Amino acid sequence: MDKGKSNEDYNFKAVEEKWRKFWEKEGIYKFDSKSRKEIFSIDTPPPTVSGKMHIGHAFSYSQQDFIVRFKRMKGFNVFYPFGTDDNGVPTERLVEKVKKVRARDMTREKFIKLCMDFLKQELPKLIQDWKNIGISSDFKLYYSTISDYARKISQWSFLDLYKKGRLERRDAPSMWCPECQTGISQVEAKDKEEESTFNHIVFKVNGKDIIIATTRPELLPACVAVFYNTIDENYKKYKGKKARVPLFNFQVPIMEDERADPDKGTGIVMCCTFGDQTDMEWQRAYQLEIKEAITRDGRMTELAGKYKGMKINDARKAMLDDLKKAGLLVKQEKIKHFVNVHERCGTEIEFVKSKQWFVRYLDLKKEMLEWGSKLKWHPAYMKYRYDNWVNGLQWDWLISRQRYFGVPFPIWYCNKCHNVILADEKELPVDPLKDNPKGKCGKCGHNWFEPEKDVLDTWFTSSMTPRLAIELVSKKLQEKLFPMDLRPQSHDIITFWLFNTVIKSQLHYKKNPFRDVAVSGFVTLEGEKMSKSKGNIIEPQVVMDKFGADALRFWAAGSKLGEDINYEEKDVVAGKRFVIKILNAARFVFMNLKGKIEKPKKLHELDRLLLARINHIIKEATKSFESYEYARCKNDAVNFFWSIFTDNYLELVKRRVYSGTKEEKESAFYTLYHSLFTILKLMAPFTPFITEEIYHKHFKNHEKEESIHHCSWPDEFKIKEEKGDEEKFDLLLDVISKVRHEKSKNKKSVKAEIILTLEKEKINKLKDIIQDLKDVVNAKEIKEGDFKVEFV
RNA sequence: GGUCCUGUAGUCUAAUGGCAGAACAUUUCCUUUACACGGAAAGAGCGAAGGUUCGAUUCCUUCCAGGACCACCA
Repeated sequence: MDKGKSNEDYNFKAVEEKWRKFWEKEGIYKFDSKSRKEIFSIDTPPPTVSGKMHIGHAFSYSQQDFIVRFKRMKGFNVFYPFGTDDNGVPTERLVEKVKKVRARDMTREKFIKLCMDFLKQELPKLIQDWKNIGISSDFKLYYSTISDYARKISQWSFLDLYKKGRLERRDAPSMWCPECQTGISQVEAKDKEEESTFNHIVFKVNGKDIIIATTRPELLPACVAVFYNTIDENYKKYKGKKARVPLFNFQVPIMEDERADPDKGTGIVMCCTFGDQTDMEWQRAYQLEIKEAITRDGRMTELAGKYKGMKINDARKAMLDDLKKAGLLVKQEKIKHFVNVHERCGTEIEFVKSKQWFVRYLDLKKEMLEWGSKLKWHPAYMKYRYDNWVNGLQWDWLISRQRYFGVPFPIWYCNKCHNVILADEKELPVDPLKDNPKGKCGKCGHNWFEPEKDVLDTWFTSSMTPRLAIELVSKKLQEKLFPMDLRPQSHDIITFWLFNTVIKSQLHYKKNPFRDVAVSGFVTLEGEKMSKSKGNIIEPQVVMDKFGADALRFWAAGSKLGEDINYEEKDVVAGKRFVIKILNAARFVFMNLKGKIEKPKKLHELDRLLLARINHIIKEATKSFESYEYARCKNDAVNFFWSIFTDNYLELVKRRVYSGTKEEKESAFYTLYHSLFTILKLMAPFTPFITEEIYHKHFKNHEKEESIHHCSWPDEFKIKEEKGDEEKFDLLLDVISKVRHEKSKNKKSVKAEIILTLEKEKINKLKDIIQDLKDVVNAKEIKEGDFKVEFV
């Protein structure tokens, strides 16, 4: 074979494309519903349709795919479906951005159609990204969370929870995003540090001034009381008196409460309806008046008088101006503080009174903790995130969204008695805006209904993924698939997806939805989390284009489960180097290896030592993989391949391969074939393309499986192992290394012929492989004595 | 403020109660019949202080530095 030809030899794009097509056409990853093999089921995360696949996806999906491929080779009938989470606010926002429209400016129907058309066009492209990185899902087991199929299951979930008494419609203040114009749940609220101003404003008490500091002067018209801390002596004298609110000239009571912080601002605080959570607590505790100053689209109400209709920020400015003019603004401090924003759009959250549906679950905290502790967490400490979240829960789950593109509520309200009319389970899915309930109101007999216009929170549907997945197969099989074996996901959505899925499953079925949880980390760049706003994004498509999917996956296997990884191109380059190296190693092996491979009557000692070493690797790698520590398996396999198999064994075996006796060759061929095959199998979960390529090129003639990915995970070789094997092999490698060192020091080629002097004891130990040593270091002879290398 | 994770060569990582192993970068060498997108070799490292121990990078405590999640946010 020509030298240096490898450059052009491996066209990874063509090769990867070829095997992708082959896998799809032959259904290599098809779930076999008739198989008797034990099932291993995965609750695959359905990617949110909010753009293209990003590097974090490539990272975490690769990691779950390693596990899946391992299990498949271990003989499990793998159930690995694929879904897309394509309803709700994320998709709406994407469509709004791409199509440059706003949902509220068009009819509901038109917007929904726009979303649907968009998905039809974009989804195949999106899913292709997952196929491109070699995800071994059965893509025929597919669900979309906006499909009728998913609507049906999601609506069923609603009905079931309703019947179980877990659903409530409340007319109460709740978190509201003025930008998206919808209620949101606690989990969607995020911190954001913003610059603001602490404004010291004068309130009058019987003509005297008291100064109140606030960041939100625009809420003055909604002021309902003023509080100071119970222990604060400075303000005690005002107890029971009334304070006059500036600009608006009405009076509010002055009260004491321990929730007021004497060290903050001036130690006295105004309480406005729905300014923040404490305000709401005070409202409830003291039955304060409710004054709504802000509308649902973030403007001032008529309460604000001349400021009515202004946007929050404009009203703030205008009122501060007026206060200043009136001499009622005595001080302004610039501060940085954290505000709650909507995680999808970054807009500051308001509290707005509105009718919303809730899943009532705050009473179940104890049970939630118990459910969480019954899961097997990998790594174990990820459970703390779940516990921490449960302990901090303060709101029931707000599930109604005043949006369009989602699963509709399967309910109507009686126009006369306001009774809730549930859809018939058999009729699901329903769209109450188009469909009518069967029959009359069960309570008053009226037959005039008002549909619920809201849609369900997207997590309400995605928390049903185990159901969405298993209902794709026959009823009979479903029992075997639930609870599922594994939930793989990244740690940032433990509080979203994982938590909600557990809750739903427990409420519906009184069972955890899965047994194991494998949590992956995320990708950083120069130590920082990647994000579009920071602009430090690496696109996996670009990386794959440059280095191939195998290389990208190789990189993804470099971090242990749960650990974040810093993206560095050199690690992907290492992956590509591995691909080329193993391709060349295979070429060497099969260049010489002809005819049938048979087990030799007697295994050459060196070969036996190599296989013993492989046995060790197999044992360790399997153990690692069983506990989802794929990174260890990959490390062990690669290290063995590179530093033992190619750097040493291939060199050691050359003489026998080129010019050995029949027996010597027989043993060498057998060992070469099977050790390479083992490496191939160990690496197949990580680099599925190149291993498939080599399998088909060289092994397929000898083996019966149609794909490397159907081959069984390697078992240890049945050879006689002895106690000193490891030590003996290491000694051999050590001597070789020492000789190479001498050659390098003397600026000689590794092939330079030498006379080697070696301690008697070592020569004795290496007795039966001394010829191999002689061959590999090109020693004319080996003498007894202190270690020495002489050049001839 | 609460909870958790992480500090290992210039960079990025791995393992481990007793020689800390790779990769990239640096330097030197080798045109060798699988591979120059290669091979051989060199230098270089356990955040700080205590404690447990015959022995600590590893276990414990404190501190320092990063990061994440949660809460607060007048």
